[in-house]
Amino acid sequence: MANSEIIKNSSIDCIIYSFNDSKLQVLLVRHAIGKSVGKWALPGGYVKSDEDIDTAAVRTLKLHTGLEDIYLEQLKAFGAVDRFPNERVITISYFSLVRYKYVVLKPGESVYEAKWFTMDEIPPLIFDHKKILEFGNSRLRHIVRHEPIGFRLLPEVFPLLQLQSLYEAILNTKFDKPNFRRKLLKMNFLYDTKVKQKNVSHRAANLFRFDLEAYEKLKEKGFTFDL
Amino acid sequence: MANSEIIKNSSIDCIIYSFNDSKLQVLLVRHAIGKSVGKWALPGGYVKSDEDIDTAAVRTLKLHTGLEDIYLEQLKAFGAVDRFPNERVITISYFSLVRYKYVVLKPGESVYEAKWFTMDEIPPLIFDHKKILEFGNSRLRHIVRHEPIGFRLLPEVFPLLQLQSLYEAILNTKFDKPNFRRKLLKMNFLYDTKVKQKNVSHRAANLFRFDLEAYEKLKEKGFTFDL
DNA sequence: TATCTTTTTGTCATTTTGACTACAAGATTA
DNA sequence: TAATCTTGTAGTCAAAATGACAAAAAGATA
Repeated sequence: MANSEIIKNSSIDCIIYSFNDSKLQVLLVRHAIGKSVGKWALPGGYVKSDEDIDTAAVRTLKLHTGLEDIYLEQLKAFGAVDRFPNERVITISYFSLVRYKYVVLKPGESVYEAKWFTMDEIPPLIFDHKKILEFGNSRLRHIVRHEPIGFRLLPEVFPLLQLQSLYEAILNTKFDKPNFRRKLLKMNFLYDTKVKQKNVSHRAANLFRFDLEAYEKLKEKGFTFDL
Repeated sequence: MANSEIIKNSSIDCIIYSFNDSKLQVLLVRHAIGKSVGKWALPGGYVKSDEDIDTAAVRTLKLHTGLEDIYLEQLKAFGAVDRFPNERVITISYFSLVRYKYVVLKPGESVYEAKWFTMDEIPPLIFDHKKILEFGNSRLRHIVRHEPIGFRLLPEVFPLLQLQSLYEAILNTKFDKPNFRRKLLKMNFLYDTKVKQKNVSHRAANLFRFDLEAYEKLKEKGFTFDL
C-alpha cells in the first residue's frame, strides 16, 4: 500500500466553475496533441494508491490546468457499470468555484488543452461527463441559495450589482436592485470598503468585500443564509 | 466486466436514520456469530463488478437488515489512504430516512446483528465510520431545513406536534407550537385528513399527510422549503 | 450646461414573524 | 357529574421583512 501505483478503477473528475462576462463558465480539457485528440472532458485522472482522494483531486487539477490552492468540494461518486468503456471505473466528482481572473490557462504548454465554456456552448463530452456536469449545475444552484459561496466566483472586492448579476445568472432570475441591496446588506457580512469602481462610464459603485469571519460568527449564532 | 466479482477496493456504507420515542436513531450492525464478533459498524459491503453503486447500496442494505424499497441517497465518498487496514478501500456512503415502525429487525436470523442507537449512545465504530456518521448527521441537519424530507421519518399520517418534535430533535431547538403550526400549514403541502389520533390521554390532534404532489407543484413555481 | 446612466436612499402597503393569550376538546380524577 | 388537567387550535398585536416602486445623487458624456 505504501508504494505509489495507479488505482485503475477509481478516478477523479472536477467541475471548475468561474464567472465572467456576466456568465457562468466551466473549465473543460482535451488532449491537444497525441493520438487521443478529440472530445472534451472534465479535468480528471486516476487515484493513486498512496494518496487520499482529496489529494488526488488537487493533483489532478493542477496537472490539467496549472491551478493550485483552490477550493474543491466533493460532489458525488458516479458508479454505473457501463459508464466507462471496457473497464469498471468509479469516478468521484469534485466541484470548485474560482475567480476567473486568477486563472491563467497555458494553452500549448501541456498535452492538454484547457478552455472555459459557458453553459450554452458545452460540446459533447466523454463518458457520463455530461451527466456529472448537470448534477453539478443543480447542486450549484442549490448551494448558492443556502450558503454565501457565490463570492468565490467574484474578485475580492466587487460592486453589489455584480453580485446580483452573478445570482441572476446562476439562478436564472431577476432581482429588484434596491431590494437585493437591502437584503444582502442587512445580513451584516458584507464590508463596505468605501473604495469606488474605476474606469466606468457612469457613477462608480462602492466596492464590497465578503467578511468570512463575520459570517462564521453569525452562523454560530444560528444565522442561515437564504436568498 | 460482465462476470460478477467483488471489487475489493470499492465499498458501500449506509447510514439509516429513523425517529422513535422523540429521538433520532441510527441503525448499526455487527457480526452476531463467527470469529469477527465485535465492534459495531454502519451496514456496508463491497461493490460487485456487474452492479451500479446505487444497486450495491440497496443490496448491501437488504443483506444486513432485510430492508427493501427504501429511499437511499448518496452522501459522500470517503477515501483516506489509511481508512481501511492493510488494503486501500474507498467507500461510498449513503444515507436514508425510514419509518421506524415499518422496520422489522430480525435478530438472530442473520450472521449480522442489527440494532437502533440514539445519537448519545453510539458505541465505538470500526474504521472511519464515526467520521462518516458525523458527516451524515451534519448533512441531515442541513437538508432537513431546506427540503421537506423529514416526513420520511414519520408515519404516513401524523399530528403536527410530532412533526415539530422531529425537527426539534434533529435541530436541537425549540419551536413555538402555534407559530410552527401556522408556518407549516401556510406552506400548503400538508393535507388535513380530519382523522384524529387514537388512544391518547388528552384531546386528540388531527392527523396530517405530506402531499408530495402539491409540494412538487410549488417547487416548480419557485417555492423553496425553509424552516 | 444639459443629459444620460447607474448608484443609492427612501417610501409604503402587504406579508411574515415572534411572543403571547385564550379558548376548545377530550381524558382523568374528585 | 363536575372539576381539572393536558394538549390542540385559534387569535391578537407589535415588530420585522418583503415587494413594488419613486426619487435623489454622483459622475461621465454630449
